[in-house]
Amino acid sequence: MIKPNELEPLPEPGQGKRGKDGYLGYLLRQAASIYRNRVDHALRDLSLTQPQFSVMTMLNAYPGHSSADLARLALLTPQTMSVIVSNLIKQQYIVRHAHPVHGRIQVLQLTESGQQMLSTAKQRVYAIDNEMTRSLSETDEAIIKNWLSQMARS
Amino acid sequence: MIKPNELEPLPEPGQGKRGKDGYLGYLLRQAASIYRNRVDHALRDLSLTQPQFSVMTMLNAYPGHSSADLARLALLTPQTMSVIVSNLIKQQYIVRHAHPVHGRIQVLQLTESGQQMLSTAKQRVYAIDNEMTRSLSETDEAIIKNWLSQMARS
DNA sequence: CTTATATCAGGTACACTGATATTC
DNA sequence: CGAATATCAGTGAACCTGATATAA
Repeated sequence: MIKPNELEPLPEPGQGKRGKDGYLGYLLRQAASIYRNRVDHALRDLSLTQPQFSVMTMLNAYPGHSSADLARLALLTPQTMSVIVSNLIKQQYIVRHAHPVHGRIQVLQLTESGQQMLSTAKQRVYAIDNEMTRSLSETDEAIIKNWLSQMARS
Repeated sequence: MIKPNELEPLPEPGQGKRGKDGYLGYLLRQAASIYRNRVDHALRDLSLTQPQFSVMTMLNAYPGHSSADLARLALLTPQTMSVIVSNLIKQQYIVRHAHPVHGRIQVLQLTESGQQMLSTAKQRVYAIDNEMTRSLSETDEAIIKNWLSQMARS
């Protein structure tokens, strides 16, 4: 029986030290997975998943965009985004409207209850975020943010 | 129609500046999602998923452990890990053996072809990792690694 | 005709809960 | 008995590919 702490950061014992490469991706995956676990857990009783929260956040920041727009933003296929959007519509957190000019595009918007839900969810998620940065100095945080957003842009 | 670069890091325009909190988690999610996308794409023609790769990596570093052990390590339920393990057994990348002492535990091990597959997959994943760190100085990389592993430990 | 949007159909891996049998 | 392991069953969100209809 293994307790998690017994073998954490997984330095790959039998393979010789690998100082730089490979290691950072593993850590990123691990950290993101733990972050995701916490977010999922914090949103569970709201019946909100992390991708749903993410879509609502995007829609709040950039209202009036379509499912295809969101798919591009999140680097997902239109079909996948369509499922997430459908689930949000089912929960009545967002609504579809016909595009004023373009006859085919369905423009999305947060509903009243969607905004309330997002606000509640944000409080919990931001609490987790704050916990994450608590031990960081200003400069270190800037370095990390810089690196992460550089990755996100590429 | 939106091109991704038009509205990237998502500074949440209508809400006032939020300098520290909330932002880092969003970036972490975004970066991890992009990293995951790349890894998935790199492994797709190997018919290997990222969780499967992760489990094989764990098993390679710490051979002879059980599905329950891996579940604890990856912070997943035993049932979830059981599914991932089953899929790997179906592909004949790992095998089950009875525990020498404990009659109930099924000890897991990479097969020959599992090791070959892992080796191939690692090359691709590590190439992505190297790409990620290319722009970083030694000290910045250390800061980031430090932060990530601190998160993974907590 | 080509491109973009939306959506239907089908499939799979992954994640959960709940229940059960077995073993220590 | 309780605790840990494994596994059955069912559910659901999320991802994919492929095909189709419609609008610019």
